[in-house]
Amino acid sequence: MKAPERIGQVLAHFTVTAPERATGEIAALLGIANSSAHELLNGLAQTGLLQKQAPGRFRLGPMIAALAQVLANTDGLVEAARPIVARAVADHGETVHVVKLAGRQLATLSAQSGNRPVGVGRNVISSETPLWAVGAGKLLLAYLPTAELLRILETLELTAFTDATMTARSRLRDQLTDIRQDGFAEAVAEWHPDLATCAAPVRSHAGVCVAAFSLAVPLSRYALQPRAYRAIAVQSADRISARLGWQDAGKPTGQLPGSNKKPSGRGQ
Amino acid sequence: MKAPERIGQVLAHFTVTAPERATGEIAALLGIANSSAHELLNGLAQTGLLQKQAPGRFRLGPMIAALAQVLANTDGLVEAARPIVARAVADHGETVHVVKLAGRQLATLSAQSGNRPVGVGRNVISSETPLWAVGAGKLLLAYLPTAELLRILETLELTAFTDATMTARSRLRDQLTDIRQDGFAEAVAEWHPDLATCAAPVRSHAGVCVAAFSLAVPLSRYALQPRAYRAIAVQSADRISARLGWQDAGKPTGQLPGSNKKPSGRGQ
DNA sequence: GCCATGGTTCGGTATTTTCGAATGAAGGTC
DNA sequence: GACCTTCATTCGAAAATACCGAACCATGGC
Repeated sequence: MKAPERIGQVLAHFTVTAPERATGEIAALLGIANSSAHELLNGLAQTGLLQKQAPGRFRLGPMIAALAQVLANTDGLVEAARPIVARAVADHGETVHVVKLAGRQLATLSAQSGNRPVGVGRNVISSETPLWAVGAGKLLLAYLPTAELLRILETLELTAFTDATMTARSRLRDQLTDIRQDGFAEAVAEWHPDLATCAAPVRSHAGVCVAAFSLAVPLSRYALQPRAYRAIAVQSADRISARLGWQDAGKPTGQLPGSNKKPSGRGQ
Repeated sequence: MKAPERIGQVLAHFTVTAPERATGEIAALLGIANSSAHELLNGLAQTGLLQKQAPGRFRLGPMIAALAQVLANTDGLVEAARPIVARAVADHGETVHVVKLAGRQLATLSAQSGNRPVGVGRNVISSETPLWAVGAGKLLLAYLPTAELLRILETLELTAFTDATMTARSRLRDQLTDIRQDGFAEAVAEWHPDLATCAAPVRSHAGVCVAAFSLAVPLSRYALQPRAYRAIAVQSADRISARLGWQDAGKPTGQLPGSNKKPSGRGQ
């Protein structure tokens, strides 16, 4: 296996639920020898990508934070998303994420918890989140190039988490097609029974989907007005897209007088 | 050269001033063949540590952001620093950083620009900042284990940036000793002629210095009341240390009645 | 239409990684 | 307090890889 891929695998195993890992643990997770893991981890600790807490115990290191600062200051998407995310949380109080796809995992670019007493934690959407069980995951899959989508779809083990979880590969494919046409995805109680998530595509200046704007809402509130949350997601995503230089071909934001075209012009 | 080190080198070359790099550029910077750089960069892009903008053009990738989220949620230091940084900026309006040492470079864990019309940009302190020319760098060096400090000192090329820059190795060593005893470092016009920086140590529950709290102030303001800025830095750093569980041996925060010990108990 | 620049591909060589076993340290149990 | 277990670390041989240079190809400029 190639070095960058191996290192990516190692880093990906440091998560919110398991922020500290031991040498043997990583060795077992990657299926390599203890001694190999030892060399890898200590090497990464020396560069600062990890830091050694104690002999054999590692956490993500300071270089991650430093690189993230660079990314936040230079990535147009992160920069464009920040104020829109803040505004959405302020206006509606629900938990908001802007996520991309990194390989076959979700990667959070920006996240903010809602301010309601009962709300969704910021960590529901993370690299451990199953793609097929949340709106953002399905949306990002839907906008993938077909060849890549098929490759990923084949390798996903469609585990069920609730009764509503999508486990049939063919049905999921059909749903992804719809999602791409609608420019909107939702997952109601497909991961956790009391959680609803929905997402809309963020588009670059060239019109390709580069990220998803995601809303995570307790089912009790989502069920009351699903259309409203849909509107919020689509509108916020569009606002970020606009900041990236995207010009909607169909209908910019509000209802254009005289334009009675259906909003189908959203697809790429 | 070992793989993690090589990858660290590659990532370190993505900075705020050069966020996008080309294959040949990286090859030249690392002194390796174009084809080697090609394989490295594309490998990193596949894992998500980098992303490919166009053939041969790379930027930091979504996985960096995802890992940073994990770090922010799980690293006690980052979490403890956040509110103190925000408070310091709100109270005094100057630019604040919390930084660590990653190898021989500074790594920003948390940063916030001041809100004054004339102030210091957030990017003065970055991985490109020379350690010996800013307070935070000198402070972190001062608290290093002696053996490691000597190794690093030897390899630093003490370039001069202003008249005040410390270029004599022996004088720098002496100053580092003082810094460690004082628990405070400053660098006045040693990096940029109109910039003053100062820093104080953040200590873990075990009392070891794990980061620096840094203030970056325009020289015009710093010169008016250097003692005040020193107090702010030390106090803020101590507040973060307290949140990490550190108990000051000497005098906790204010003046303890009956305790007329000099505050020399601050050292490790 | 030609040329130049720079990314990408490809095979041979050498360095690195990798593994298993042995060593050493730390923590728990009796 | 001594034993045992667990797990990181060290070490040397086998295998896999990163690395290089040369050829190829796409792009943009002249």
